[in-house]
Amino acid sequence: MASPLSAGFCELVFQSTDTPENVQPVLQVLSVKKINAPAASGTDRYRIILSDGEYFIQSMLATQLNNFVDDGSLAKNAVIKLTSFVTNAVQGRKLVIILGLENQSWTGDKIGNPANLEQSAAANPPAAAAAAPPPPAAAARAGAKAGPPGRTASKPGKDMGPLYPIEGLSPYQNKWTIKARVTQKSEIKHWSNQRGEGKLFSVTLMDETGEIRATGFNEAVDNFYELLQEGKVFFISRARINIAKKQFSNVNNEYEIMFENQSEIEPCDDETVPQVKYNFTPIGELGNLQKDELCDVIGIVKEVHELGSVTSKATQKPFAKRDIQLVDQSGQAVRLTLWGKQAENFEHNDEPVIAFKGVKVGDFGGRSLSMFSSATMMVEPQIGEAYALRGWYDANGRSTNFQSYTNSSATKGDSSVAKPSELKTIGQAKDEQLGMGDKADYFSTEATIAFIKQESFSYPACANPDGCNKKVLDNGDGWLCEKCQKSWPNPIHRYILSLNVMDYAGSFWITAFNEVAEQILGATANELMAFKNGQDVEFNRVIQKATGQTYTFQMMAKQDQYNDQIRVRYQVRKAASPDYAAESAHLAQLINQMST
DNA sequence: CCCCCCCC
Repeated sequence: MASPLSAGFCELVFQSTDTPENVQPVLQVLSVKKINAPAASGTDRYRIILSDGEYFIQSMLATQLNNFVDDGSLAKNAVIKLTSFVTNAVQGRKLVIILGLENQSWTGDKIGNPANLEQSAAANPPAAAAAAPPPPAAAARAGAKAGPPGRTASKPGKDMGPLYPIEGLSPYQNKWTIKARVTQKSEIKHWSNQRGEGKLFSVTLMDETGEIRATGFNEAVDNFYELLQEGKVFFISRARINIAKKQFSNVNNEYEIMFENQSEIEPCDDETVPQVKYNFTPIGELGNLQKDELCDVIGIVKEVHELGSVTSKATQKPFAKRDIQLVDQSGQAVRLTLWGKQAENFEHNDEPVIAFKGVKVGDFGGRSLSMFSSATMMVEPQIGEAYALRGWYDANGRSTNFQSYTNSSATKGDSSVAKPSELKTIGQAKDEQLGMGDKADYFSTEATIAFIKQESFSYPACANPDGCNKKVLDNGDGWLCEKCQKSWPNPIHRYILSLNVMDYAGSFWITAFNEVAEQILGATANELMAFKNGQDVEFNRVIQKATGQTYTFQMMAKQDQYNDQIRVRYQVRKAASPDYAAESAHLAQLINQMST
């Protein structure tokens, strides 16, 4: 049987400096391997070995095509047609980056006995320079329709090196050009610290293969800040590529670009470079996201609040701040906070549609949103979601009574119960070092009481009915409160209860103060104190009844110093019965997401 | 070489 594969394709790739054009080769998958370094977003990346029946060659799957792996159509022995791809050279090795493919419904085994082209080439180097056009035979066999390769980006008289896909950039290459759209541009930021001072800006660049952040310092600000316009496409070359510090950005790339004095940036008229892609979360579904997660949101700006200012607790610096309210078809409203210049310059009081990319989810008052430095906003974007939203708002939306996250607790049940998606295991709380920072961290965990400390579970507090609650001392003449300067015949005991709680994988000690401890034990500290002093049976009954109970705990983690040791203290702020129905629904939803 | 993303 004749091979269905495009014999000669691997040789064609190997011998061409640029991506062969007008070729849609049919190739067989020899292996699919998940790479150890996933993209910054956590997206998996796959390396795929492709065979043309004679040779095989390495390829990478553009992450937006991962669904072909997930649904099983890109598996060992599958035969695919590459409908779109680019090639590049990494340290002399050729790599195909797959941008589009069609499965060819092949059900057979491995075709032919393909050899490693790199090894063959090393043993038998081609006589012609790599820049030579491919042999006609190879091109023809690979299915080339017409035309020379030739995709070197150049302007008159200046060679800028081969055109690279963003996904193919790495610190090991220095001669490259990308053609990319600026999807985000920061303000110019000035800094000053012990290492010096200066100014900088950054942009997010995007092409059909991926995105990358680029930063320019000092002179590069003067040279390029005005030139690089948000939304425009540019040729960019002769810049440095560094390892990205991913903790500071949500841009999906291992690397980032640093503009230098000799960097070349040229505007480009080609509008085929893709626009920003959004993955909108409806406002009504923000509750399904974790606090601090980044998301895309589109909404009608229903309210614009006054410009305000806050002083950062961390830096003591003032920040301009403005809240706006967004609504959408879900009937839900959410507050979004703008900062700095974006807050000062926001003047859209005519209920526009705005699309936000990369805004941070907060949990203040249920759910809130905050602009992140790398977040972008597009007023009246020319996209389907915006037209739909506008149509709905003009027809019905304007007269809708929107549910607000901030006062949703009265209508949406007990807000003290954490949403299933927000729960952390005890192990996660420790792994994430919650409470180890300067500020307290808040989280919710579902855990079972394993042990209740029975010594010193309470302290004698001031009996003043105004709720002084300060510790009092028995001076033989009554219990003296130093704050109230009053003596009481008896104190009121208040709990400081230590509980050891555990979930399936871990445990920790937590502290419950009076109200929560009363709820957990079903007795006041005064009652328990009385039991302890007389009827041990009752005391044990209270303790045993509470032990083994499972709660959703709202926790605060905060570090303090104790005997010169820094330690994290976990305090229970609220305890509630777990909402097993909601948790099951959440799990079912996660399962559905996996299988679609 | 920044890297803070804040407040209530």
